[in-house]
Amino acid sequence: MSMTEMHDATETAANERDVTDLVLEDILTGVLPAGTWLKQIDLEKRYACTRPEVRRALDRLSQKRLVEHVPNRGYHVYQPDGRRAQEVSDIRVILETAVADLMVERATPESIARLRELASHFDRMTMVGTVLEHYEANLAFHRELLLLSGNNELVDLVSEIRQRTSSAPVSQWRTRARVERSAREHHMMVDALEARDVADLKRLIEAHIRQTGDTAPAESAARQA
Amino acid sequence: MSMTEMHDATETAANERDVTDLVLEDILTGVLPAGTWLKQIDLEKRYACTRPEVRRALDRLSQKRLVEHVPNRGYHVYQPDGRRAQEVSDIRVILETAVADLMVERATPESIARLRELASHFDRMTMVGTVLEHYEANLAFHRELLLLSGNNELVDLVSEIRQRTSSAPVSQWRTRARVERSAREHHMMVDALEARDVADLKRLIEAHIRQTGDTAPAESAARQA
DNA sequence: GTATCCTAAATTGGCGCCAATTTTGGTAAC
DNA sequence: GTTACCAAAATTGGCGCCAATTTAGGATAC
Repeated sequence: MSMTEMHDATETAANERDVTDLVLEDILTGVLPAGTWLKQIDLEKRYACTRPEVRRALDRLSQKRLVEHVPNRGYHVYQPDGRRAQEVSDIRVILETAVADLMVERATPESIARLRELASHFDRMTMVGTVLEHYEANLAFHRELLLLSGNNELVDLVSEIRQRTSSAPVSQWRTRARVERSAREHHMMVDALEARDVADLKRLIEAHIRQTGDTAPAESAARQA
Repeated sequence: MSMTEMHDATETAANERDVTDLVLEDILTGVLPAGTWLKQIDLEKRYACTRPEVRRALDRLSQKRLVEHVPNRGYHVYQPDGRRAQEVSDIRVILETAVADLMVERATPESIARLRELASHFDRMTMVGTVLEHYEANLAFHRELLLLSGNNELVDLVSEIRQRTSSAPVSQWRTRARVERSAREHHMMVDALEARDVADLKRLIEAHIRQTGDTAPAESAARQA
């Protein structure tokens, strides 16, 4: 394969969103809320596809435990499970803080600039983007950050498990303040990276994942009042 | 549902090994080696099932990246990838050592006794078991240990990712000595747990996952000679 | 109003079939 | 021996169909 061919192949793959992706998107954006009965014949119409395609998509999503399959009764979107969400957050904290030293060690001026750009892109999507664009801007930032770990399996794994629970856009950001804090935290992470401050990066990553408010004392005081 | 009905339903689910499990078992035990072309019509015969069942199994396994799907050419078992294996091991070390303190904290005499029993069961399977039984005895030990973390998502996740690479039985234990060391390490982990020695447990878990030999100085010296 | 029953409609599950594509093996040419 | 070609055989992919199961709505009884 020449570079041109690689480029074309990449574009083809990137442009092909199959039914699984489409259903997933609608679940994550709240169009298909928790509990929704995903009738196969409805999905055929909705996504203008065939029954086998619908079935494959649903089976895949059920394997990821985003939807539940009940024999002879079909599939429905799983209800949020607070315990699972907590456990997934815990896992993410473990994984993402564990590689903070690698990220700092491997950061280059180019990667830092790239992350700054992605953090700014998130800011912009906060203002003018759709729910999905906003969500994807967040994913893009975090993926780029995690790629600095050099562990591709870990990058993919985190990407996978984030989809399992309340990190999805419909539930992740409940307030405007929370969104804004997330945006600030992105920039602060890049600052920590640039300063090669591993401890600060770890602290920021954990706070970010847990969405705790201990990074802004003034806001913390306001909440207690 | 009454208790009787629940009991029956549980039994039914436990006894049902679908084609996905059967294919997976044959891949992990080396019956279907890396590179094997998994022809749908062959699998139908091999597992006495229908084409749609085969297809579902293959799609699931391809989603797990155990088999690769090439359009119009079918599915084949992935070749081992040393880099992926290393990355998965790194992830496992991160996760499993991170919860060592929780395991120690939550260990009860009953759970320790249970782990001892499972470690002994592994010993026995080393002597008299099939490759699969041996493999499953190992999984059972590690699952029980990880359950002490209290994080079910983590238990399931580790179980999942272990299937992705060379932790599978055909490649995990290359020598008799390695197997025996693994067996000893199981018991030593239980010892550390009982002694509530978090540092020791972490060290053992890491050595065990990486299959390094630094737990037995005499053997280490012999290898350097 | 609630509970029960029944039936038609809706939906799921899975099979058979066959067109499209690839592989295999034989033959011919060099 | 290698390469190219071709046809038959093998395999994949996906569609239509319909039996099995569930749901929804109406009627009846209390």
